[in-house]
Amino acid sequence: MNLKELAETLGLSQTTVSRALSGYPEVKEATRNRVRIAAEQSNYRPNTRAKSLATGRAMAIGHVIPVDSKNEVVNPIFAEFIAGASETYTRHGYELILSIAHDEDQARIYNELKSKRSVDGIIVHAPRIADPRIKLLQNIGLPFVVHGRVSDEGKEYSWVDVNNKRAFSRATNFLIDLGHRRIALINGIETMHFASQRRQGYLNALTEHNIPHDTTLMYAAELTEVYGYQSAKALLSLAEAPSAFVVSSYIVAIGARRAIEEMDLKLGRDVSLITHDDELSYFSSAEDIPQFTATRSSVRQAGRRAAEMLLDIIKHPTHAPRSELLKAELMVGLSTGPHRSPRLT
Amino acid sequence: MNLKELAETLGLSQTTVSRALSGYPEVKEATRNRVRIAAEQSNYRPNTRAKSLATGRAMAIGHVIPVDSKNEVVNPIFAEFIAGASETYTRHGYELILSIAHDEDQARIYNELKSKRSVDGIIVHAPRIADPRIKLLQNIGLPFVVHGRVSDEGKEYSWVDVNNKRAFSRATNFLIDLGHRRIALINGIETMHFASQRRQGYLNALTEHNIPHDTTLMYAAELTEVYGYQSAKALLSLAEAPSAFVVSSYIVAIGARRAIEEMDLKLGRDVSLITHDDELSYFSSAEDIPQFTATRSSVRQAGRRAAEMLLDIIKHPTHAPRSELLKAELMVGLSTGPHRSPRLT
DNA sequence: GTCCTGTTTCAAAGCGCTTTGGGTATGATA
DNA sequence: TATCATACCCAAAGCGCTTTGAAACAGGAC
Repeated sequence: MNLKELAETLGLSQTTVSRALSGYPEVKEATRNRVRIAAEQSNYRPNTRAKSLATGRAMAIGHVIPVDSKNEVVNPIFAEFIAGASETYTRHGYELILSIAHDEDQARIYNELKSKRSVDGIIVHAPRIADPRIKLLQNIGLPFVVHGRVSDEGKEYSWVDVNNKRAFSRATNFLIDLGHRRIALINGIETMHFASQRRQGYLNALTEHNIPHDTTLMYAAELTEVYGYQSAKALLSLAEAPSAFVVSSYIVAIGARRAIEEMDLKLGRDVSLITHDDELSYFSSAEDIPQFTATRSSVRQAGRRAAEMLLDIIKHPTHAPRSELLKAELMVGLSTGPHRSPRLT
Repeated sequence: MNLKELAETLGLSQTTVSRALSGYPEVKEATRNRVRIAAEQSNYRPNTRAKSLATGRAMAIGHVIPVDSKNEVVNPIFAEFIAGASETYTRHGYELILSIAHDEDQARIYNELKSKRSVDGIIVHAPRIADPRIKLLQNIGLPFVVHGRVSDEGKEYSWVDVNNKRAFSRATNFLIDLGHRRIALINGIETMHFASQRRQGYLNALTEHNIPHDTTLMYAAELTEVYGYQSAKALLSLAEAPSAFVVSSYIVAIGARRAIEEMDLKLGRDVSLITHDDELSYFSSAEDIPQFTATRSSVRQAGRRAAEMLLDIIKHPTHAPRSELLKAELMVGLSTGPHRSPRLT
């Protein structure tokens, strides 16, 4: 069933039917109802493609998910972020077009989405410290919101981010207050902006307390369980092993816990650990006391907010760039405790 | 830049330019090259919407991801499956349209995708035992491939699945061969087809060895870490605790491991565990010996195959339904060992 | 030179919608 | 009665592409 047919059965013109359904005022309420009912009955819905062509709006948002070229790892936070964004899109009648691409293909994909007119806007995932995608998108004139930030000053763009630096300095301070002095950092790849910020926060806290920076305690890599396991294991095997860890993802923390337990240490007693927790739903901390002390911030909420922001930008293209800083709470769980004198073996 | 402009700058008609770019034979090789180069230079790409409207093909596939209504849990295997499917789509010039919906909204969304002509086909995720979506899609005439199966006999449809029943009977048999007799099942929700099949496999193995079925050893719920933790803890606290577990997901297994270790038991020695492993990339078992003995099957590969199948169905609509059964290998890891006499406390 | 065949190109229709720029009642006003 | 808003509705253009049916041209056969 299409507009033409629907109009014919109603004995009205396409114009009137179209207007009736889109809520234009110049159509009698009685006719509008008649049209509405007929549309309902015949299960009519305007063809998206035709509508887009006529209006020039694609009514779709692009998400280009990066995949690590070496290990083909897809970071699970994207699924959760997108779950949040999707809610918003559905509510506003937008579609979500997803593609998954290696870093080196991202620019090409943006270009394509633009020149094929497939989308009205883009969410930029996983920004690097000085991410060329920002300038690219500004040049080709495609509205976008960054999930995270880049550190190029003077660039004006819209973003939604959590206060990573503050979260990690807070976490580190918390451990220092518990008496820990040798604190390890198990971080993401530090060309990623979020990871570099977290490192900053960690280092700042150490500096504040005159604790020297020890690069043997700092790891950075793709955030997998095995990475958490292996780095924690290596760290705990050091002659001067750390007594506490600050960790960049829940999954990495799980790997670290595995290493800790395998070495017959007890998390929260022999070793303390604070992780960042994106509140992935299947790790839902629906427990009285969470297993990990964590800096917690809902990535699904970030998805919702970023999507709303992008739709708003599309609606009001002339406005100045917007931004929103979500804060991460420090939630105390079972994985932290006071520093104890070196264990006797 | 659009077709008309490109044609004008070249001094050719739109017809010729369009044909040149789409590789039709009735255009001289010299002109084709001229067109190609000009298109390249001006970064021309056909407007997807206009193209779809003209051809009647949306060049897009819909994925409707279910989200658990109670806990809003998004199962992480979807991200991985979609990563696989996306590869295929990109290669064939298709887009992937994603929406996330509660179970009760799924039918409506399928209907909308169809009547709005947004997609040429659909991947059905997370089928239930007698899933009404199959008939719905057949009725409205939208090509689809199911990731998994439904148990309604006589329904002809296309699917990609793993041999869940066989995998779980194999796992259970393996534990029985190790001397275990009290074997617990920590399963997904058993109205889901995959979960009911796994239960079948588990029960079959017990029956074969004349081991009575004990429903106090069987759990079924949404596959989260906390669920794994709580159910394992409850099971191990039984007067007649199980000595082995068969578990439906890697994440649940991680929760179970947490419970096991918290009770000062050693996995692989005091307690054995076999999990299903969908090979989620961030849990990549890139270790010499995997931490868990597992029935392993790549869900990303399933995504690739399902996508290929769907595109093939769209291309050849008259063919009979296709199907593909992927097998899960049993990979022996560190989490299983021979049964020991009851621990002394 | 004419006719035919095959190659290369084109004009125009059509996909299903929105939207512009009228048209035609209807009723109030002078 | 003529005039003018006002309310309601319509025909047709246009969005950017594919595709049909036909035209123009070249080359070979006669």
